[in-house]
Amino acid sequence: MSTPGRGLHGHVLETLGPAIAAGEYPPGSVLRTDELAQRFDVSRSVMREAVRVLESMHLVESRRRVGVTVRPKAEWNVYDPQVIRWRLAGADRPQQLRSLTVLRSAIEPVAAGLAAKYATAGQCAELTECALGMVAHSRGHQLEGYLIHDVAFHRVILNASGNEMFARLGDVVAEVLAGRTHHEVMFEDPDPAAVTLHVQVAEAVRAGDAARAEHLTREITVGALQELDILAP
Amino acid sequence: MSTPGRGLHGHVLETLGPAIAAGEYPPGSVLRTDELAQRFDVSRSVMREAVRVLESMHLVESRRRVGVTVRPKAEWNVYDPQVIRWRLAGADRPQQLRSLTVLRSAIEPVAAGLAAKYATAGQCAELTECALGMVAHSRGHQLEGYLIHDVAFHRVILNASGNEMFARLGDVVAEVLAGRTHHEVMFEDPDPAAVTLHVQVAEAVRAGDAARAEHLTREITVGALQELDILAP
DNA sequence: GGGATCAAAAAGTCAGACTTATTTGTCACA
DNA sequence: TGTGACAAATAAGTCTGACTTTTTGATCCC
Repeated sequence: MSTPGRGLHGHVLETLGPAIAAGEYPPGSVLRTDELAQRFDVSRSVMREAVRVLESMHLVESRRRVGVTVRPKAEWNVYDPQVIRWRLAGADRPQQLRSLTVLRSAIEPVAAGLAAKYATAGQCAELTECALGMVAHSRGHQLEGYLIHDVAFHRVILNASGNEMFARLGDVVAEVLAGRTHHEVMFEDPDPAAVTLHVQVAEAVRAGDAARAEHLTREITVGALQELDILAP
Repeated sequence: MSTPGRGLHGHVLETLGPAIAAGEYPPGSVLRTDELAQRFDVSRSVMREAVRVLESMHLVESRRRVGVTVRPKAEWNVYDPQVIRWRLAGADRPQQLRSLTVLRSAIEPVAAGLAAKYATAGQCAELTECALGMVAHSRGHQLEGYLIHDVAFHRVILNASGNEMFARLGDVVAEVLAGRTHHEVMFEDPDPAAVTLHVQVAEAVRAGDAARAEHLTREITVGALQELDILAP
């Protein structure tokens, strides 16, 4: 799924990144490059490259005579896919999942509306295929098969929106949906109403009915919010 | 505004990054670390650090025996603030501005709805203050003063939403609004209707009327879309 | 023609010496 | 006593050169 840490530098990142993302080093903590290099048993050049990457994600700040200081979470590049993965892998998982679900609830309806305008015939066909796949796997504990088609469905919508920034959220949505199936409680078959909504969205997009596609998708995302007990007064 | 390239490594990035983001090196182009180091007159270590950062942004991919290859735009980390700045600074500016405006149209209404629920008294006061500032600078070619309050207004909304990912879009929105005032055609005073809408949003948030805040903000963003001739069949 | 083998190329890694900026502490002077 | 300048310590920043490893592509043999 994610890029396996290529090279020593990548290995260091995959250890240090999640640790910082999980809040193991409180904001303001100071690390020293030399000490880290020793701890990970790599040369300073390798460690410096890793620090540079963490710095580009705004997780840390490197200053002369001071060291490498951890930045407060509010300054992190929280849209960096790697940061998202690291946070999902650690103690910050619940909050990250909530943030992402709220983000989905904003993006996906608009994306569906745009998809209704701009989707190609091929994309409409894909969408219908995905929806049918979801229906086919919606009963009898075929959760994995259902997930695959669910992810594909939302990916097609985001891509068909024609907006490059929406399209890049495909991986994030995939991660959220996979998380819901794998980590969270998900013993029962998916909600039949949700399945129906997906079929209807596919149909609305095919028909070019932007308002209807947007509205139906909003209902889907409201369901996702309710699953996490977001909403309420 | 942005971080001025600290160190040699930062200087290299500020030259190479924009060049790649502007599409000067077509996808698949191969660069060699040693050659780049010579070109920028820095050591290989410095160049390697720069390449690592570009790689973490998914702008390039470094492979042994091959070199540093430029990735297709569809794979870039388009939410990285630095990438956004680089794209806004170059030939990709129009498309980047459109993408961001569409993104705003999805995010901000939802953020405003959440702000109506979660904004503190202080944030409501700030919001009203910003709206009044916009009114005060809405006539007589006080574009700079208007911009400052406009940016502040949208920042408060995003922060008050309580969603960390929305909050991080403050800088992006600021960049879009500033671009509209400085680069695009903006000789006349702002649309009075837009000013009124901002005041009404502030009032709706203060009153805790989420649906109204969301709807009014949607009208604002529709206006932004129309300015760029987005919409239409 | 196809598969194994070998050589070249470029990134990856390391070690060590040196430079530079920044902080902190000290000391003299007002 | 407070304040300013100056000096020392510290950790990042930079450079260089040698070496390793992976991958590719060409060659050679069957």
